Amino acid sequence: MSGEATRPRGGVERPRERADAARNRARVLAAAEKVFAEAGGADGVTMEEIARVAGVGRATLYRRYPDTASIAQALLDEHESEIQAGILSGPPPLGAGAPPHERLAAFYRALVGLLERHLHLVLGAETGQARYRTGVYALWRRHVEVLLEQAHAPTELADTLMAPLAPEVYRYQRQVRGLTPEQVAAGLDFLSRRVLAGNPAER
Amino acid sequence: MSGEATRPRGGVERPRERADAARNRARVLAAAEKVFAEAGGADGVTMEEIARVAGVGRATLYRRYPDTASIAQALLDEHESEIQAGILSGPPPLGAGAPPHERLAAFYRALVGLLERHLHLVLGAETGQARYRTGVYALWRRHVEVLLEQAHAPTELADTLMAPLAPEVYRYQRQVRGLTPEQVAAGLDFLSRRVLAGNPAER
DNA sequence: CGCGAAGCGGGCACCGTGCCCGTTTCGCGC
DNA sequence: GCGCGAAACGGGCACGGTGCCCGCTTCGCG
Repeated sequence: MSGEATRPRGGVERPRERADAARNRARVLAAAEKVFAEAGGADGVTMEEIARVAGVGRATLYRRYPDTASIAQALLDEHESEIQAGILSGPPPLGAGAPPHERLAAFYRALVGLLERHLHLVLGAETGQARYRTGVYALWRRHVEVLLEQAHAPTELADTLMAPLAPEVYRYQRQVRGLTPEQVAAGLDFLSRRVLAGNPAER
Repeated sequence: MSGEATRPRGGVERPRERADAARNRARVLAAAEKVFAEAGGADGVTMEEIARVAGVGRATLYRRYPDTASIAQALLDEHESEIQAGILSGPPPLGAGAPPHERLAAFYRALVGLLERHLHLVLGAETGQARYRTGVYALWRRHVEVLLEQAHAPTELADTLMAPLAPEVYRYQRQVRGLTPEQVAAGLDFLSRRVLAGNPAER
């Protein structure tokens, strides 16, 4: 939850957010964080439950969020844009300045960190086919595609290289297979090097 | 539905399937195939809908299948075990006798074929966290793990290499990115060679 | 300090689920 | 063939969640 202020959504002019509205927004997000954490994902999470824990009416939720997935997404936004900033303007190897395979490995490490810390939220944000709808997926995908280009590897692999970051995959590796985050990251590190490193200019 | 006979589930002794039960089983499966195909996945598919199309009561469905996912799974079973048979006792490169990277590529090609032909069913079988529950996932995963061992690559990559075969990933590549099945297979071919081929015994 | 507007939440109708139980149908044994 | 026990069937019901409507409350600008 990291004390984030109300933040009336920067962009075009906006009437201004009323104090009670801001208070409820905070309540809802805090409640959602708690509910998703307890459920360990999206399984038993309903709009009703979140409203009950937040102490607000259901309609108050529906005013801002159409479903539980978009609440989880709102909670993830700040963490995701942190990584996005690191890619665009942070220091290497996540940011520009390192060879492609190191940048990919750094990207994987950052995402494994996000999954480890907020797995329940990422799972909660995946209801339906939501993943490919969020703007951030397209941005990350594009980042990987550029790295593939730079390494002279087929850009068709972009989604393939994104696939291991699906939250259900991470969850399975951690909870069923018993892998540590370090083992997962190490595997992805190996993958990065093998796919992107030392490419003989492909044909 | 490819004239498959009643098949009273081989195994231990079983009372024998009544004629009306067999007839209804066939009706249900035919209806489910149709409904999943029309919905293009699991989205609007309910037990009620399948029962209606099959012309049976809802309770008749619940007798055999707890939810829509397990109906889709039943429809997939024969196709999946075909591939499984090819891995265990078919000719190379899918079966034994080829180098690991060729076997992995052949496995990918077989799965891409399955996804291309029955995507709506694989999507339908994924409701909830069902994928990792089906026996066949564990078998395929183990197959990949053995190939990794043989190539002296880290076995932690097993789930990572399985991840691109998730139906939502395939769907996204086909329908949003506009890739052809051949392009997807070619990408996975590249991946197979890079990860498994010519490993210098690691360390 | 009053008033227009935005925010709020109880309530309701709908849909799908999951199960129970009375009725129908099968097919074995005579 | 024919009756009877057992299995299968399906209509119906209660429950829980959704999504929306509408009267009430609260805010904050002038």
